[in-house]
Amino acid sequence: MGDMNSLHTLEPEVDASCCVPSGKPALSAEEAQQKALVFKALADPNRLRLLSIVKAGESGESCVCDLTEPLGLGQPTVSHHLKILVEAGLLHREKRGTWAYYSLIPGALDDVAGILAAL
Amino acid sequence: MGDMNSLHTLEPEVDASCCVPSGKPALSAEEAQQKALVFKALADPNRLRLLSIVKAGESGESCVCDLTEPLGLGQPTVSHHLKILVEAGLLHREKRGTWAYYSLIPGALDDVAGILAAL
DNA sequence: CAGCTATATCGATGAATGTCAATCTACGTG
DNA sequence: CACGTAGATTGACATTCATCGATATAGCTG
Repeated sequence: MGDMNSLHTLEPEVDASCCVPSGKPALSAEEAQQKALVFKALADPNRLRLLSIVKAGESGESCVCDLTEPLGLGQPTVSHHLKILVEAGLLHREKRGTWAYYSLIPGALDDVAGILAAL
Repeated sequence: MGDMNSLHTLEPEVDASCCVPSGKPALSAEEAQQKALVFKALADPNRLRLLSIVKAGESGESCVCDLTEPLGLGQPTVSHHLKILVEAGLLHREKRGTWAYYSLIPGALDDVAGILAAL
């Protein structure tokens, strides 16, 4: 699979536009695209429910078989959503035997909150 | 305009599934759909930049004419994005004369962070 | 009132996305 | 090794979405 977490460090691109008295350079196009990835992952009701179920589980992890039923979705669809959440850096995947266990990456949701605060 | 913020209070729908030891009922389908709306609004790079620019402005507000140029988008597209942000409860729109001024709704981004913490 | 300007809305179009059925891979078990 | 099962991948399809050009609305100005 392609890598998703390439962090572009770039200059904030000064703009001398007409009348905005901007004290800060705001987000560049690349920064914005990077940060939008996490919100794209969160922008689906079923993915929010997946995160919620995984988080609510006492063991902190859930296998796919436990996630298809409460969502009312097919297994391939759930696998697809889980993959998106993993690629967004929100979930961790661990294969043990035949089963795949998904767990919340500690601090990941806090990091998203940090993005919002730093907008 | 239609109202967007109808808060559905509903029972969490008990599920006696196989093996998930869930201590909490997690998100219902309706709750998830409701909360996904805000993240949908945030799931676009140009909308993130709009929020960033509006927030960075010293006056706390920006008119559309100031927003089209730094984004490199057409005026109808920017108006469309702004409408989505307003409907998501993130931006406030005030028409003064010919111009429309958009400003961040205080605490709106904190509320989104709260949604994440309460997942 | 006629014209100009800022913004919103409409219609169309191409791209991205969510979902499913079918298939493939990998692991465990008889 | 053959079979069954958990999960991932593929391909297809329908829906949603971002964008633009054209047009409409509203306010200012001569």
